Amino acid sequence: MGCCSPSIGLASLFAALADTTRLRLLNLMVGREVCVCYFVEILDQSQPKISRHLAYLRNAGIVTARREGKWMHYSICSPADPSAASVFTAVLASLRNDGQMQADLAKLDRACCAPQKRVVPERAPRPALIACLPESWIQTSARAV
Amino acid sequence: MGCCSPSIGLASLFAALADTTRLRLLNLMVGREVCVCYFVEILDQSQPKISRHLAYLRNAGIVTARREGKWMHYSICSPADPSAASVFTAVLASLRNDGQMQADLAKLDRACCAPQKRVVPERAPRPALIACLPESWIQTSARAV
DNA sequence: GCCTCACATACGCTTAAGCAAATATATGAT
DNA sequence: ATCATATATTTGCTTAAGCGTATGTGAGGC
Repeated sequence: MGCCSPSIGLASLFAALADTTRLRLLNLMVGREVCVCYFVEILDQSQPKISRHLAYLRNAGIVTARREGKWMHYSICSPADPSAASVFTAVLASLRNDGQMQADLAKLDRACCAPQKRVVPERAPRPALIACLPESWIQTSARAV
Repeated sequence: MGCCSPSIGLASLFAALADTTRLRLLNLMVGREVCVCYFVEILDQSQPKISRHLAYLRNAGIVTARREGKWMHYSICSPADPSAASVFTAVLASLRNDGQMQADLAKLDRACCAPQKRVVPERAPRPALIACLPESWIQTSARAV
């Protein structure tokens, strides 16, 4: 451990978590990669607002972004600080206790797992699970709608 | 107030935790009640600053204060929201991983557990261990007593 | 090339946090 | 009542967060 004490890592982690919008975004990303357009639809908030909060999370080092054509996919990455990482895991697990969070997840499943709509608007590939599989998600997410 | 969703409870908990000074205060209170004068001495920061941060923690509902004569003793009380409470417990446990936090605890033990000083300046009673918290905390923090 | 879609960032604003310094309050002693 | 101690709060300031609106950027289609 070098320059920064873990307490600083923890404090800045908590700053990143101290916002309901960001908690909802994180909750949606638990175990999978999610495209920005789904965040906007599910949280029903302006795209710049969603984007700003995602940027905050990215700067805090707890999410990463991956570009795929026009779309950006966000996913969770644990913070570098091990103390922060363990707390972070506990937080993500406890988010599910909230009704709002459960509703958001249900909406996401409906949006991305519903039987294919007949009129297919151009839409980002469905969120891919990122459980333990190495890179099978590339195939899943590369399948256009 | 109406029943707030746990996500709100969590977000405001994290706001309360998003400051290194407050984390240090909480760390010192794990398993025991601590007088303000010890906080000022150990953190070596101004009394108004300490007092303001304690007020913040009190308003956030994670510490309580007890008056004893001229002195005020602060101690941890878990937040009402059960999700917040479980996360809070995890946070308090992980604080000990930090060297600064360990040093603070060592200072507190030295300040309040040292053999009585010959000249006894008027000083608040020594921090008392608290029984209403999970025993694991008390055991770990009380070992040096 | 131009145009559109998906997303990011800049601007202007309001609100709140954090600090130091000064002042107020409460208790106990004389 | 006066004073000293211990703690809390106010004041004035600086900085940063969060929002909506507007604009910039990167990728794909024509």
